[in-house]
Amino acid sequence: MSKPTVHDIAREAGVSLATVDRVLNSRPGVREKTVKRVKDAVQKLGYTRDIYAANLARQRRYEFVFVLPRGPSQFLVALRDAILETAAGPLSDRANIRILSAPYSDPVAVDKVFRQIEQEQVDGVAIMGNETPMVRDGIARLKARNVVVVALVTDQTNSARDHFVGIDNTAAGRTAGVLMGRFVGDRAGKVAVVVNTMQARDMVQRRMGFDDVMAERFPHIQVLPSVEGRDDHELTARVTEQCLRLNEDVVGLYCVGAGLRGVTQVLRGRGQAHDLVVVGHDLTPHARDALEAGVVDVIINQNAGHIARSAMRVLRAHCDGVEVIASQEKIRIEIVLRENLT
Amino acid sequence: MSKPTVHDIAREAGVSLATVDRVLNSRPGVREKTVKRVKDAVQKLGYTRDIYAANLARQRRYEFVFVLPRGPSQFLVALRDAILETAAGPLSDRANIRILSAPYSDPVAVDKVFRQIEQEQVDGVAIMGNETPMVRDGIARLKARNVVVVALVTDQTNSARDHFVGIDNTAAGRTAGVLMGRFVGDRAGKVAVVVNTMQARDMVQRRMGFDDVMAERFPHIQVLPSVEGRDDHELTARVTEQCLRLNEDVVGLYCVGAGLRGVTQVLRGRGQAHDLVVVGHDLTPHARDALEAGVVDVIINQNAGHIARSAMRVLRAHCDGVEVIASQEKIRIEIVLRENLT
DNA sequence: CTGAAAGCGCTTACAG
DNA sequence: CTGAAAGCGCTTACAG
Repeated sequence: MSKPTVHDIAREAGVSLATVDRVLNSRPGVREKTVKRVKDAVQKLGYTRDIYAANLARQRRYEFVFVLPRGPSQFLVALRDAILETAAGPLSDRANIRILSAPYSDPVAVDKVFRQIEQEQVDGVAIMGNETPMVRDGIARLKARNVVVVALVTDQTNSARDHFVGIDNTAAGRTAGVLMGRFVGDRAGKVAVVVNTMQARDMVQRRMGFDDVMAERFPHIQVLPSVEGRDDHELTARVTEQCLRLNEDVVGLYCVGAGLRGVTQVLRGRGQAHDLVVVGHDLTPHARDALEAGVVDVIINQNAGHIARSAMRVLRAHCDGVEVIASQEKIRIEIVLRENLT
Repeated sequence: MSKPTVHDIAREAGVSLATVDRVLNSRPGVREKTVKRVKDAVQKLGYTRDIYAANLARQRRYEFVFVLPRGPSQFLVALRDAILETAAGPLSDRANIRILSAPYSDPVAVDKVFRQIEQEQVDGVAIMGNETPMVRDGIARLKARNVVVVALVTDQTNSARDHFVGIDNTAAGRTAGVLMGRFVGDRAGKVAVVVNTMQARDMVQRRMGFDDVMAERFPHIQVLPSVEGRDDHELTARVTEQCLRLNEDVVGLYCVGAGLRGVTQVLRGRGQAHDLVVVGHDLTPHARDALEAGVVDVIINQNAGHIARSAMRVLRAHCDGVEVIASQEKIRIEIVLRENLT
């Protein structure tokens, strides 16, 4: 027996297709008695609606815009690729997806992007960017125009965004801390911390989670103040080098954000790879190489593919006024060693 | 401008819808000149086909059967739930999904299930079960009837299955080994190994991966012979207890498969939780509790949701004669600590 | 408050 | 080798 359709419901309930449709979509203007007849028929025949046929008839289209920082980070490249891949797949059914970029720390450019989006007929916006007043205000203006807004990778805490798609960065920092502590073992010593910038909320949260765990559980290890690489290989390499030179009993290095390239360059140069425990974030091609070469021990990853797909599902759900399945949209903190690199 | 449709292509190429359809689906019986005209139009207008509308018109339905072992394992419960959830979602569009069960180690029952499937009009079968001649022959008969067959969780290596959906269990064992070795640190001692049965290929592979890494990288730790719990809490608890009693300098315990409940029961009883490094598999509710309580240190997980969704995509792709995206269908080996439990 | 008819973007017999 | 028409399971004006 094949699946029942609206026709079967109409026949069973003795009404027309239009009425069935009204009831199914809980539109007004149907007598209660009729509503009940239709609902009973649905129940009896075990009807479930073909959502794709419905969308087809409805000619619903979604306009989604992703706003990403422009920058040298390989994670951004991966995220961009993941968005494009998702845009080509079934999750983007009836959706038009564009990616707009603005330099990371140029508030004027960010504002320009927001102004541009406001001119257009857009249903949803996913934004990754530092938490600035410009962004907060831009989000507020979009919300005023009923646009769905989700924050990507790093949250916009004090804004009116509808949803955050990304990992819990404090927990990610704690995870890094536990692995650092356990891998270092009983050796006393110092851990160097390299970060791109302490302006970004996600970096600060990771660092705090890391520090908490180290202080609580591994008090014999001293965590050094962060040095900043500012998304610049040369600078990152220089400050890393310096930090390792000034502190002779360093047993580990935590690379909190982008900048692993500069760090590994120094480590490879020193041949230190084997007596320093190195923990970093984001499984970029460079991180992969470093894991395989044994220069880095652990990578804490946020899966760009999951982030892109989750953003797509959440944008759509909010546009349709449908509940999101929270458990499915939770972005996991992945731990990657050489052994489970796949 | 809205997306071009078959109508636009037909107009642009000066042919009928039927001809456009023939070319789009590379059906025979169209002059080469006409084919080119249509293809040019597709190119020019940037046409992409609406796959859901196509399926709707085609009235294609898929009949899929999942064959699972019946057993007390919580992982099986999770897998079953994940399959049901996937069956309710968009991935199951136009697919009818059933789950059939057969006791793990009852070849006659397994054979009966296969015979039943053969009677029906089924498009695809996903099977999780021990590698036995019964299963191998059953798969061969299904393949003879052109049914798509994928192996789930544990591979059917010498069968004609079309695809394997699951983790690399050797790599999973290696991952367990590295974490065991690094968490134990410099302490010399023994590691106990508890397994449900050594009859299952995945258990053997994990154990081999584990042993390899331990021998290579942590020679100061001695890995004890496996004790078998046979999917029975009582027995598992008993053999675990015994193993720990007979070997006084045990520093770690590796629980290779189901049976974590029996193991943790013993550990909680002994209050040993804090000086033994415990590594297990599969993030079941019990495993979660044990991680949170600090009784278990690491869980190596295979994500039941990913497995269910991947199986669904792969079954459909093979039915449609479409290439699967290998990178997307790779099931990751997840590492879970208390800190990234989410 | 309810229904008949047309249409969404495709495919499928059937006829020529 | 090619096309006109009907239909997949829905929704949407429009008319009553």
